[in-house]
Order: sequence, then structure tokens, then C-alpha cells
Amino acid sequence: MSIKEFAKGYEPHEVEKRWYAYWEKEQLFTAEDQSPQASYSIVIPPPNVTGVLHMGHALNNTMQDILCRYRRLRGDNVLWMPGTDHAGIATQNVVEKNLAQEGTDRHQLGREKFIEAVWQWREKYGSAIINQLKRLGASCDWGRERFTMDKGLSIAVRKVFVQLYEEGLIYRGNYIINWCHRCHTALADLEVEHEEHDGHLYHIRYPFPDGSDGIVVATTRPETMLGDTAVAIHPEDPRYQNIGHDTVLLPLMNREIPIIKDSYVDMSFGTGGLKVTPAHDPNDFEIGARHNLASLKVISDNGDMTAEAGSYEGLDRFECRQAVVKDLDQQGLLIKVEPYKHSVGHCYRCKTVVEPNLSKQWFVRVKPLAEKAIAAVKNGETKIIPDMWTNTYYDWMYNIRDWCVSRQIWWGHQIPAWTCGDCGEIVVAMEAPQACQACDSKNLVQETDVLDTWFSSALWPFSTMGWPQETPLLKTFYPTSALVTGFDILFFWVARMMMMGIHFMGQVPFKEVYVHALVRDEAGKKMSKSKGNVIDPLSVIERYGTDAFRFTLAAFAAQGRDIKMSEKRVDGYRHFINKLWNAARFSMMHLDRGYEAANLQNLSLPDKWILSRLQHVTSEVTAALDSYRFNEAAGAIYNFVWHEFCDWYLEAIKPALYDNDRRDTLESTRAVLWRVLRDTLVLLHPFIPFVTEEIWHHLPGTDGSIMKAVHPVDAAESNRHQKAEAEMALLMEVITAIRNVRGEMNIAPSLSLQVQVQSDDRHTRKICQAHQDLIINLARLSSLTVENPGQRPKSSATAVVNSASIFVSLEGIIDFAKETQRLERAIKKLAAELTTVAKKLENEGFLTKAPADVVEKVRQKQSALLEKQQKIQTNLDKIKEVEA
RNA sequence: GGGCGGUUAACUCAGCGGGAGAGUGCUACCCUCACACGGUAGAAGUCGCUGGUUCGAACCCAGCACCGCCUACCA
Repeated sequence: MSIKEFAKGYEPHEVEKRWYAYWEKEQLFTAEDQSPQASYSIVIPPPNVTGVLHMGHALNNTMQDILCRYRRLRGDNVLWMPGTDHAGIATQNVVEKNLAQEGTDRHQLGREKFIEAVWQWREKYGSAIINQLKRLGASCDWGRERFTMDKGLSIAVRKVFVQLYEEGLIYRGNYIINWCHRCHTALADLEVEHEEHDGHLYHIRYPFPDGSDGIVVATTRPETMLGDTAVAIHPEDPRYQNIGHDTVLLPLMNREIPIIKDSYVDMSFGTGGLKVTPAHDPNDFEIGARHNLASLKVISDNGDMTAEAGSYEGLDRFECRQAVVKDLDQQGLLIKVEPYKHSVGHCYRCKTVVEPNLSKQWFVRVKPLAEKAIAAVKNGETKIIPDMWTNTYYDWMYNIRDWCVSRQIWWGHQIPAWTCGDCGEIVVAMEAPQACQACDSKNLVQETDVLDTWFSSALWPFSTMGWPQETPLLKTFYPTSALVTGFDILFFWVARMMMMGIHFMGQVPFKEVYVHALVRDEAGKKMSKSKGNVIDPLSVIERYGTDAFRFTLAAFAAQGRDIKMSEKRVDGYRHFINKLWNAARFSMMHLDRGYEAANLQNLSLPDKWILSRLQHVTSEVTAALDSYRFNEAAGAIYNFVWHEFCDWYLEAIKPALYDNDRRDTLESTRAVLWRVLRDTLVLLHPFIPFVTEEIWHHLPGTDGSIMKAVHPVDAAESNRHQKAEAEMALLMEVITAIRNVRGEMNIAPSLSLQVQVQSDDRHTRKICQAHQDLIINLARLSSLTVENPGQRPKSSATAVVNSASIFVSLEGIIDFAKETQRLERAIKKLAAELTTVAKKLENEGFLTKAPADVVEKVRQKQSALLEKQQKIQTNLDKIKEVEA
């Protein structure tokens, strides 16, 4: 390997392009339909086909990719199922906007042509997000990519709809739903975003028919009064026990409406009178049902007032509000208007204020499905991680209400229901029926509504694997191993997949659900286009490289905490990638072949030590990844690479590598260096796939892709060299102590020092003696002597490590004042520590109640501290003597 | 209204019953033959507040304060 081929700095872009193409060409992401290996599977949360990659996707898919690559390296047969979601409303909106620019609209085109236009749009732009996922390094099995509107998935949707209908779990009815006037469709309760608004509370007097006082009601939406069909009071409200009237006169409309008694009314709110508008309020709808009230729809599906609104017909709903208020005021019926904060529902797709509206829709009866989905989590078939989401899941499932699944748009799965034009019979079937089941009429019209997009994505874990056919893929990979998703779609998607998976597959869709946090901006604010604080993942990738970006995401992905992202942080981890690159670059200068078969006996201390530390970090990384603690895995390996491998190991072995006279140590050290670098690359590969693959191909003795390597096994603590770790720790402390003296005494790094170590501990002396080259080299010494305690070398600065006193000879350059100061500071620090330790040991309770090993540990600490303090004190005294 | 999370070094965050940690930033010195996207060393914290449990609390419990989020049929 020539250094020329190894650039001084890592340049990601060309490397990323090259290796991604290579992985795809070599089919390294492909899962086997059947395999003797253990199966591991994840289905991707399908991004909207209209989407562009945002930070949430980047985090979500980086995590999945880490897990999948990790499992492949462990030898599993891994399926990461990719695909996109047809995103009914969102996609329709986008295409409609395009049409508007061309001066046309979907109604001019007609349904069929419009759908065609959407498919064309998808052909053209639908792969954008897929390509962006590839930039991120996602190792999905692209050959199996699915789309929720694909033929196979559409069959699954129909099958599910028909079966649920036959089981009585889907029904059609006239109910209050949330209506978006802009998207012109019903929305499920979940699809409504509530937001606090500063509004007004209007108090309106509804007089009795004879014109007397009447009842005062309060409302935030006065325009709905036009559709009132009753006024309700609480049956026990003392204020209304003797009113002597059964009706009031609805102002503006001059309609007599009944006064009804219903315990839903809150007596403590306002005057205790409640206007009832069954067609425009969910509560009122229920009250209306209880009291057989008529429902008058005064707001149309377009958002303007209907003929039922009398003279207000045709006004926009908000204009109408102004008009109604003005008219009431003129008639003296507006008692007062007060500012009022209340929450207003908005469409989650277009942010328009939604209106509760009476409408004929299709619903899924979810209670029975939810019960099983609750049970599956209760009995552990599916585990939600972190656990805090479990309660949120239960809470929602327990309070679940029927799911409105019909949407009045064109882009989506058309509901497989046909109405007979002659007898009104409804036929629900997989295929268009030839004739009406009831009257044999051929006059059948298919339902024009389509299904909620989430209806099809609820089937994703099995529909993508070929269901309703019994495919080998399902057998191998269902239930999936894990689902990785953000909490924002816990209800939308996760809960519904649970219900559908259990109902149709008889098994939960995933064994574990890892719920991750949100990516926010630097200030912790949610990223949004309107705030202008979005960071585009692709621009981050452009600037810093995919690996640096991925490692940043992993490093900050602590469970249960949002990630605050800034480019500065990515830059920090770019340094890490570069560090790794240069460590490899250095290593390559000394490795000309593979050392797979090398005999690793008779190793030097640093060699034994680094192998032991490698073992340790392997345990840490595997344990962390097995429990979705991505940040801990990333942190562990970061520390290992930078601070153990680079800072200590590479520095420690340099003499051996450059010493051509000692072929034996040279070769064994090279072998260890090779082994450690190789395993480190494999450990790192799931996090930073590109740079590790690139280095892998520079590393002699490797064959093919790093993706085919074997992940270092977690052989637990048994392979640790405890002795080597302890010895190395001692040497590191000695070296650090000497460096500390150098730093604090302001001695030029170029000046070689003479050092004497004195210790009455034979073991300490032996280790320092045996590894004096290491100390000399790493602490930049000209000489090192190791002695029994004795005469203190003249003009020296001192440090104490364990039982050893370290004398750094500073003949001619010692600054006694500085040294005195330094030692006094050290003693002061020790004294503080000794106080806390002594306090413990003087505490009777501690001595009797604390575990023996804890007490023993504190005792040992005390004696160590005392010894150290005393040694430093002695040195301090000596200096003062000399000085005096 | 109900629930959840957060509050630890200047910043970002780990730690969650027995020695207050990391990264970034900061200070000093250094272009030492992998890396200045670097090296060596250093300074820096009543672990939000108040009580309680415990021999021992950043960590467990209760209350409070302030942020953030989710949820809800409060007209």
C-alpha cells in the first residue's frame, strides 16, 4: 500500500457514490426468501411518495440501517423492506396544485384522467425520496420495493375491507365527522390538530316565544346557531325549574325550538344554557340523538352557508359569523362578548380550520381490534421501547373511537362497495358484482370515496410480503423483528398495524417497537418551513459527508430525548471520521499483508492491552445495539478509537514498528495492529458504512466487501487481559503524571527529561522497569531509573502515583516557587478528598450497615490518599528546606 | 382537565443509590516522521427549589417552580 493512494484527508463524496453502487451491484442488501440463518426483518415506515428527505427520515432510517447492517455482520438473513406511501390527500394536493398552474383542475379532467395524472407525477418525481435514502446509505432490499397503491397491496386492502365488512367491523352511517373544506374530505379524529386560539365567547339571549327573558346561551361559533334545533339545560338546574315555557324562539331564524333537559350540560358554565346544533357539533349530535332532534346542516361542504341558513345562504362561514353577530347586536340579543381562549381543530394536511359536520361515511369499529392489540403488549408479544410509550399506547387504545376511513378524494383505494340504483342495497365485494344481490338489478354504482391512506399502511408489515398469498417471505420474516419509528405516528400507524396484524395474521406485526425522538433545531424548536429553521439533510451530507452525519445522529440519539441538530455538531464528528481515516492511513504504512493466521502469542504489553480493550468495546457496542442505545454504542466506539487506539496504542507501538532489528516483535505487533483495525472497522461499519468500506479495501488480507465480514463476537469478560489492563493503567498514570509536571512547569516539549521512579512496591518497580522504553518514549525522557525509596534527586519536581514517587529532574531550570505552589495545590485537593472519606469512616451507621466490600473500598482509598499526601508533603518539606 | 418528559461545567448532553463525567468551547504550550479536521496539559459544576426515606441521594419518594410535548366531546 502506497501512502500516495491514501489522501491525507478523507474525501467522502466520490467514495460514497462508488461504494453504494458496488453494494447494489453485488446485491449485498438482498434478503433470502428462505435461509438456514436466523431471520431479522424491519419494514420501513414508508415515506410519502411526495416527500423529500427531512431530518426525521434521516434519523429514522439511519437507525434502521445501523440495526440491519449490524445484523448482517452477525450473520443473520436480513430483510429491510422498503417502499413508499401513496399519501392520498397530500399527493392529491400536490398534483392539484400543478394542474392549477397549467390552468386546469381535476374536475375538468375527470376522475380517470386525474388518476392518470397522479401516476404520471409519481413516475416522474416519486423516486426522489428513494434516491435520497440511498444517499443516506440505506441498505434496503430495493428489489422488493413496494408502493401502497401497487396491485398486490391493493388486493390486500380490498380483502381486508371486505372481510371486516362481513365481520360487522366496518359499517356506513350518518355521523358527525371532521370536515376539511379545503381538502373537501372527511378526516379521522386523529387527523385533526388542535391549537389554542384567542377567540370570543358570545352570550346570546334566546327569548321565550312571548318575547320575555328566555335563556342565555354561550358559544364560540355563533354562526352555528342558525342550525340550532334545541336549547338544553341541566335537569336539576335550580335556575330553570319554574320557567313556565317549553320552547324558546331562535333569534334571526324566528324558529320555535324546544327546551330540553340533559345531564350533559354543565351547570357551572355560564348561565347553564346550551344551544344544540346536532349537525355541527359532536356533543350536540349525541344530545340530538337522545332527544330525537332534527339535524339542520347550515354550513355546506364548501364552507359557505346552505339554504337552511335562510337569508345567510351563500355567505362564507366566517363572513356569516360577523353578520350574525352584527344582527344579534342590533336586535339587542347579544348580551356580551368576552375574549376566550379555546382550542380549534385544523386539518393536519393543509392547516385549514376543520368543521364538525354531519356526513355519511364509512367507519371501522375498532374496539374489538384494540382489545387484542392491548393484550399483545400486556403479555409481551410486542415490546415497546422505551417503556414510557407503553402507557401512552394503552391510554389511546382504551379510549379509542370508531375510525372514519372514507375520504372524499380521488387518489387512493376506491372503496369496494356498490349501491344498487334500484333497491338501494349495498354490495361489498372483492370484484365489481354483476348484479344486485337483492333485486338482481344491473344498475350498480361503485362508491366514489377512497380509503384513508393509513388504512393501507396499517397492512404494510404483511401486505408488502405478499399477503393474502402465503408466501415464503411471510413465513421467514413475519412477525418482523423490530419497528423503528417516531412517536408522532404511534397512533396513526403503529397502533393500527398492531390491530390489523393481529386480526389478519393471527400474530403481532413486530416483536419490538423502538420509538425514537424528534430532531429539532439548535434551539430545541421543531423544524418547520414556516419558521425557516429546517436543516436539509442532503445539504449536510454535501458539506460533511454521509458518515459524519450518520454518526452525529447516532451519537445524539439518547432514548427519550429529542435531538438538537446543528451543523456545528456534524462538523465535530467529521473530525472523528478524519481521525479514523488517518489512523488507518498510518496503519497501512506498516501493513503489507493480512495477518489472519498470525500467531498471537508472546505479545507485548500494549498489544495485549489493546486486544483486551477491543474485547471490552465489543461487549459495550453489542450490548448497546441489542437494546437500541445507539448513543452509547457510538460513544463507546468513539472513545475506543480516539482515546485508546489512537492516543495510546498507536503511540505506544511506534518504536516497535520502526525497529527493524526486532523482527519478532515487529511481526506480532503488526498482526495485532491488523486485527484491531479490522475488527474496529467492522464494529464501526453499521454507523459509518462508507469510510469503513473504503478503508477495508485498502487493508491487506481482506476479501470483498466489509459487509461480508464477521462481526467481532462478544466473548464477554473471559477474553479480557485483566493483568495487562492493570499494568498498562499504571504506566499510563505514570506517563500522565510526568506530562503533567512538564505542562505545569512550562517545560518545552522538545526538552528531554531525566526521571527517577522510587517505590517500595516490588511489583510497581518491576513494571516500570520492564516497560521503561514505553515511559521514555511517551513521556519524552532522556533517561529513566527505577529505585527503592531513597535519596531525593536534587532540583526535581515531583508527582505521586500509587506507591511511586516520580522525580522529574529539572537541574538548572526548576522554579521553586512554582513547584511549591503546585504541590500545595495537590495537597489541598487531597485533603478535601480525605475529609469526605474520613467522615464516612467515622460514621457508625456506615461501618455497620454498608456492605463490607464498600467499607473496605473506602478504607483502601483512605490509606492510598494518606500515602500520597504524605509523600507529597515530604517533597514539599524538602523543597522548602533547600530554598531556605 | 388528564398524562408524559426535561431542569447536571459557558454550550449540548451522558450518568439515575456508594469516588460529579463526555464532547464542543475556553486557557497554556507544541506544525514531534497518521492526523493542526492534530497533540499534551489545565481551569471550570451548592447535579432547578423544599422536605422526606437511607449509614449514604444528582440518582428513590412527596411537594413546588420553570420549560417542552402529547391528549381531551371545557359550550
